[in-house]
Amino acid sequence: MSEALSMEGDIVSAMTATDEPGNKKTVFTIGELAKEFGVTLRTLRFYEDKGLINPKRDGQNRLYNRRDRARLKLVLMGKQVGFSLNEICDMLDLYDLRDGQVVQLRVALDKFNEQIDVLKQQKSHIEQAIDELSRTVEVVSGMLKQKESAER
Amino acid sequence: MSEALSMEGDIVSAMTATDEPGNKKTVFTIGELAKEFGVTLRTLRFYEDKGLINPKRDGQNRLYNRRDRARLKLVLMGKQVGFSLNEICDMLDLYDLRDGQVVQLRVALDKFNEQIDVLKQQKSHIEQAIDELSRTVEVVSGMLKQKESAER
DNA sequence: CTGGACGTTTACGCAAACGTAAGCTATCAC
DNA sequence: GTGATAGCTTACGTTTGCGTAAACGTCCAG
Repeated sequence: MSEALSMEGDIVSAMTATDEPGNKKTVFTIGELAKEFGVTLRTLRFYEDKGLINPKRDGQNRLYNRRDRARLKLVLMGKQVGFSLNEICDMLDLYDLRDGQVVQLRVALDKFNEQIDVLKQQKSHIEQAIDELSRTVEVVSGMLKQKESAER
Repeated sequence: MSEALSMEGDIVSAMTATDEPGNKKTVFTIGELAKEFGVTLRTLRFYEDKGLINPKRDGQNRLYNRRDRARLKLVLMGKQVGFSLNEICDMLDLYDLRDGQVVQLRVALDKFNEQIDVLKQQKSHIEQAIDELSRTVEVVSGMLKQKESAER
């Protein structure tokens, strides 16, 4: 459907990204961020309502810093691996008590492993469905051939 | 989540089931059907609203015959292989012009193949997610070990 | 001064598949 | 007669992740 244009990063690098104030841009408008990550403004505002991101304001206008941007990245990658926004929200909150503390890492690790299990179950379910449908296709194909040859 | 208790049949056998009036039961109440297939009464009424099943009435009470039962079976199996109720509805309608006609079989065949493609894409997406999460787990595990040994 | 570009808020809509009452009927057992 | 069991209809609620206006503010270019 919608191609994530600049999705070259993985979860870990997004988690461990430090705010080194190099020559990089440090502040973004909503439009810039939206374009960069291939989402709509509505989406970013929605994420804010849900407490996933908390940009500062320039008057009325939202201003996102690198930390907001990193969180957004995590949100989008969390979605990609099947987490709901609520789950992501919980994990981000945890992560926010981040001193790189052991406890949060452990919690995250558990969530990740749980999610892997969920995904594996889904995969297995899908494989069963594919098998069932494939069998059906074979049989129906056979029926069709029969009918066709009988009608001639 | 919910175990389908008597789901031993496949799609083809449900499609080709003939209404041989053997010694089998030919009429069912809503409660019987619900129990047999592990769904709620609400679900059966909902399917009726959506036009998936059309039981006759004994006064107010619904009476399902073997054909209704077969359709229900198809609905539930359609769900299992990932079709939406709307899609199932379309296919059932087609199937209702059933003289075992070639055209409907072909249409069904196409839908099945399309759905197989959809499922394969989903599967691939899930596999990617699993990979990404697995990589993440490995890295985070490593980080944890480091921290732990460092703290001691 | 007029039109874009970019931003804001509030708020209803949607799709899928039912859940969950609320309030009523009918039948059977005891 | 009283409760249990099984059924009925109507209709609002739930969840997720935004889409899609509506109606308005602001600032810059021409």
